[in-house]
Amino acid sequence: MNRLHHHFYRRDARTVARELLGQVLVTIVGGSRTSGIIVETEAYLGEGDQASHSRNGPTDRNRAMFMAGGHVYVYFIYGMYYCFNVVTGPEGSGEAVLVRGIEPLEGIEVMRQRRERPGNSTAGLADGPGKLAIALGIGPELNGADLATDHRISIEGGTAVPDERLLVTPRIGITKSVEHHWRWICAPPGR
DNA sequence: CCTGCGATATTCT
DNA sequence: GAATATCGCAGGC
Repeated sequence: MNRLHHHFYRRDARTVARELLGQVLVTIVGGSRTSGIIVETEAYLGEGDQASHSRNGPTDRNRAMFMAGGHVYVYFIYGMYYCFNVVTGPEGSGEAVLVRGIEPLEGIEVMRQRRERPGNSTAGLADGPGKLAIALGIGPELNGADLATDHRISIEGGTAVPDERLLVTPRIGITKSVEHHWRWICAPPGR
């Protein structure tokens, strides 16, 4: 498969969030390759988006969010979880896409072990931002990585998802700038 | 199916 | 002190 490159990421976060659905997020961590199809994303902009970590400019925590599109922004939340973001737009814009869900593809047994979720089903393995970070072995060491060149993480071109299979909703877990509907999710299978 | 709550650490006010 | 881009479990329907 073809790794996505800078021209894909250096656009508006809302465009990238929409087009990331159906692409394949791959990590090679601890000798294990794991991957999944991206099925849920949210866009966060820079100045003016009061729900965005970048709203007050660069800090030690959000520094990677101001890198050029195509880098990785990983943040720690609720004292327990890491969340994976794809930085978008030009350098300094402070935009990113939070990847909130994947459909497991490769390395499912490894994901199960990392998640401490025995069983045969992939249901619930990586259907949330904290869950997919654990399942894919994503931690703070990947903050600032370049998705175009890093050997540990990449996004590969998958199958585009047509508009009729998408839902667009408000973003989850925020209390500010709730009027923006910047969450994209693949509709449940069937029907 | 749904709702509520505790865990736990960093950042913000 | 309060809030936070979350999750898993308990309990009620």
